[in-house]
Amino acid sequence: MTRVLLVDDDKALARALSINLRARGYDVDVALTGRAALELAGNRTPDVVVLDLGLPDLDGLEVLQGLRGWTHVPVLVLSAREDQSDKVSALDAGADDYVTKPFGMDELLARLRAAVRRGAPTTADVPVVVTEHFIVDLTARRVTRGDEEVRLTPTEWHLLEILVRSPGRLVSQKQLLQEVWGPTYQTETNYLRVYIAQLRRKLEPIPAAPVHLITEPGLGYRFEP
Amino acid sequence: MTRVLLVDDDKALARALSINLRARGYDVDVALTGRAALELAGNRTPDVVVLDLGLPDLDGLEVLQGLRGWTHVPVLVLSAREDQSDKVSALDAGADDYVTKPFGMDELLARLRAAVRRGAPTTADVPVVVTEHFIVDLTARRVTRGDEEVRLTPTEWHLLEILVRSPGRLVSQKQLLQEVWGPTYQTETNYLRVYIAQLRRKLEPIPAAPVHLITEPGLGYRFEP
DNA sequence: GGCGTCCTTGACGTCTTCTTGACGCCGGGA
DNA sequence: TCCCGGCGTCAAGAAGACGTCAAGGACGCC
Repeated sequence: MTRVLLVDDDKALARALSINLRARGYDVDVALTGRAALELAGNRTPDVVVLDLGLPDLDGLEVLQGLRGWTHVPVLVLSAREDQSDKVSALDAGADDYVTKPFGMDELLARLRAAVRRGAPTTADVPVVVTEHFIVDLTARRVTRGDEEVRLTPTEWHLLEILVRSPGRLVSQKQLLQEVWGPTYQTETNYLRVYIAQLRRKLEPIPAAPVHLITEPGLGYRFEP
Repeated sequence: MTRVLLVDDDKALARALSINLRARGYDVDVALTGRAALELAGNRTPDVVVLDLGLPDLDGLEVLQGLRGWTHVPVLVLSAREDQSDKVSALDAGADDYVTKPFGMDELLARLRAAVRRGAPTTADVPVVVTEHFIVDLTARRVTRGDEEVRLTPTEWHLLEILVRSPGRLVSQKQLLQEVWGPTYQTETNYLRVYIAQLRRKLEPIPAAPVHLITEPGLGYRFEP
């Protein structure tokens, strides 16, 4: 589902927009302030941002710059100001589109679709998981530690991938065994111990005191970013 | 230099725009008809297209569809029509932005910059890939090593092309086999071994110790620039 | 028909990876 | 204190993957 971050302090407008968006199958987060917007953008990784420039705490352009510091998520700017100079500065600050209020809902939605469509490739190929000690690039299937690439065997990779895909979440032994080795291996916890140990040897700074690949005794394992 | 394809049958406007664009360092091609636009788009591989919807021969949307059949180049639509439905249909047909005439030159240029900026990553799938030891020209279908041209068989080329198109990324055996030999060959890893070896013999400085065509045992191969 | 190129296929040695069993450590419970 | 289950570690044999070579066949060109 496409996730939209809607940033607007006009509650009536925010409400109308979010209802409209949700009715069309979008997953909508609403931020009423610039700070909330930046925080939500970090936590929820939206696929597109709709940003009203008139905010109570930060200037809209500051929010835009804050976003552009670390993400290329498409940003559609809303504004009541029609001056060319405003449009130019917003677009040059990294906005993908600029719509002046009042706007037609259909047009806004079409522009939103266009922005999402463009964003899809760039947003999609960023399944990169970063930790303090190593980086896992899920699309390139590559793990780097410091400057060096870490070589993983197919089974090691498969196991790591599952853990990394649910960061912070406990993954049960049964689930790991089933996904990597198949449904008939659900009790071979030996395998897990061997391969988790190998991953720790290759990835953890101190394999004996793991900080990223955590054992939950009797239950399973957890990847901690 | 950024190359703009300007499609407009209004000669006065086309002239004014192209002067403005050239003054700002763009390389501008002008097409007065839809057919000319499609042809120029194919020959000149523009970085961005400015498309007026009112054309003598083809409907603007047809031109847009013709482009979208094979390229994701950003398209900025110009139109005198302000109806929401026109905007919606153009945007949903694949346009990246929609500007109604009359428009401010500064705004248009800013929107153009935004479109080019976004397009940059996709245009980055460069037609020429350079490594320390050889050069692959994807459009000319030619590989040079030092000063000499390297002769590749069709299958060798096909395989190399797939790998080179996603530099640094692992490409699975299955995917390679499927793309080069077809879906029924997904398990014939023999073929891969034979042809990768041939490529290495022709391209790697030390075929036995490859640095560009890397094996990921059990998974696939990776091209490293 | 003769020739050359290219693709397919099989065989073999080498190396990596998987599987499996054994052992020691640790904490909780009897 | 002893026992026991769960965990981490290690090592060795089995299994599989890889690189290499070479022969056979299909195809187009002279």
